[in-house]
Amino acid sequence: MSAPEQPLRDVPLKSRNPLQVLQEKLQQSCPQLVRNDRLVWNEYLEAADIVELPAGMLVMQPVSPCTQFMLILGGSVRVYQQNPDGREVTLYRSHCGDVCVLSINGMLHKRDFGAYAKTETEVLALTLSREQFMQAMAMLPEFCEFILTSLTDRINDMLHVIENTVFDGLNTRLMCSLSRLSRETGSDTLHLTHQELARELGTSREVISRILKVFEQQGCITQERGVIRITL
Amino acid sequence: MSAPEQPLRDVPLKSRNPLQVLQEKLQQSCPQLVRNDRLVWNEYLEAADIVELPAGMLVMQPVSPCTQFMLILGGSVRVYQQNPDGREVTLYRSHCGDVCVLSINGMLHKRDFGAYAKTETEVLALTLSREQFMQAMAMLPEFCEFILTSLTDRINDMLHVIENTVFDGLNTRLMCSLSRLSRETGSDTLHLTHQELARELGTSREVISRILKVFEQQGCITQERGVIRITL
DNA sequence: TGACCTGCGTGACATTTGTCACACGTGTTT
DNA sequence: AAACACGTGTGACAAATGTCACGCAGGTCA
Repeated sequence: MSAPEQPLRDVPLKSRNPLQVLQEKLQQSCPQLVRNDRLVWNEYLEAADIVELPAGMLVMQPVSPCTQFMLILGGSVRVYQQNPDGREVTLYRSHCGDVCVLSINGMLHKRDFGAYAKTETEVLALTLSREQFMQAMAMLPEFCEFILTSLTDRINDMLHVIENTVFDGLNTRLMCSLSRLSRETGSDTLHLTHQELARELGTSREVISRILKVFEQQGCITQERGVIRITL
Repeated sequence: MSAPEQPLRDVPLKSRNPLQVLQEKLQQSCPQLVRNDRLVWNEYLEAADIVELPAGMLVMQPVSPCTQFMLILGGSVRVYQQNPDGREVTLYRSHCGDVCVLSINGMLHKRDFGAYAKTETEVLALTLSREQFMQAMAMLPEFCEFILTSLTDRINDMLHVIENTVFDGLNTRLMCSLSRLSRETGSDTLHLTHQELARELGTSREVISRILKVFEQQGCITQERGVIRITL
């Protein structure tokens, strides 16, 4: 779309340059990526495309042939699974600075990945062709390390999802989800329906309603139609 | 220990050269790694150490500082989680040709990984220092691709573990475990106690006994003390 | 032989979770 | 106003699971 340095005026996602936002984000999580106040890969990645995806778009399906590497610059993507009955579980979310694991999988080999990915908001992403990506891996140890770190971190995340689903009851899992979502959005007021929370955890709406009622009686939350406020 | 070409006579793990076994294994899963009937990285990895670990050794803990890359040549490692009550779930197993994800995590940064790893048999593994590893990543696109593929495959595996624990009941999960273990060992006779299966799935021994009894009545399996034979 | 450990069987029970059926209010559309 | 979609509340019920308290059999060791 445009070279990384340009302000991307026509993008309504953020008021600031999304690459600037990315850089600040990565400076915290991967400080070695920034040198002389610039991302070390800038020189290599000037050819990168930036794409904008609308909200609610199904980005990946188990069979989708994705041939490009993607790095999220802004917005959020929900990665989830579906069983034949149509029930869903959220596996994780990708935000600014996150690598799209499914895109790496698709880029490497056309093996199916047992998950779906859907944009929850408008999403801005940087894309690289397979060749660009492999070149960056070879030429930039920092980039290589960043990718490997992203992947192992993701595995670590999924470990904890498994830990949660195996060892904890639904009330604990729900409370964890609420506080995680609150952290991710930076707000203690969540605009979510019970149905959406059910999809988050892979259970049914009634069960969520039941548990949230208990939380409300315990004073942990307050509820309105479509809104949950964490008060604890 | 020795250069890759040598026969490693003193290793009782396999009668054949473990690197030869590795090569055959990888030729199937990653054919691009083999060129002129040799692993393309041989020339780079001649300096690699080969270590032998005894059975039942706790290789990784959440806090263990691992600074080397490890690739399993033979034997099996079980990666699992533990909750405060001492209950366990198996996350996955690593066999010949598998990369140790925990070692990559440890090599990159000293972030804790929420899992344990224990050798189930004697294990033979190839190790690389961080520098050797990063150099191989930069110089050998095939190696780089192999590592990335290993990581995304592992993520894919864990997806299915989550799918299983969230959507399926214990009887289904148990049956899946039995058939997977049977596949991994290449035998329909499993030398396992009910307690071990309980650790596999993160539940209790009584529950496993109950379900196995049903399987037996249905004619799917037969049981003896410490042995389960799959007859279906 | 007796003590002991390990692996397994089993029944009773509480708890958790999923499911069904239905009711109610709010807001929008026709 | 009537119809409708949506989000939620609720009660009853079945099924799945975890837990406790045993007893039993086989093998080992002193």
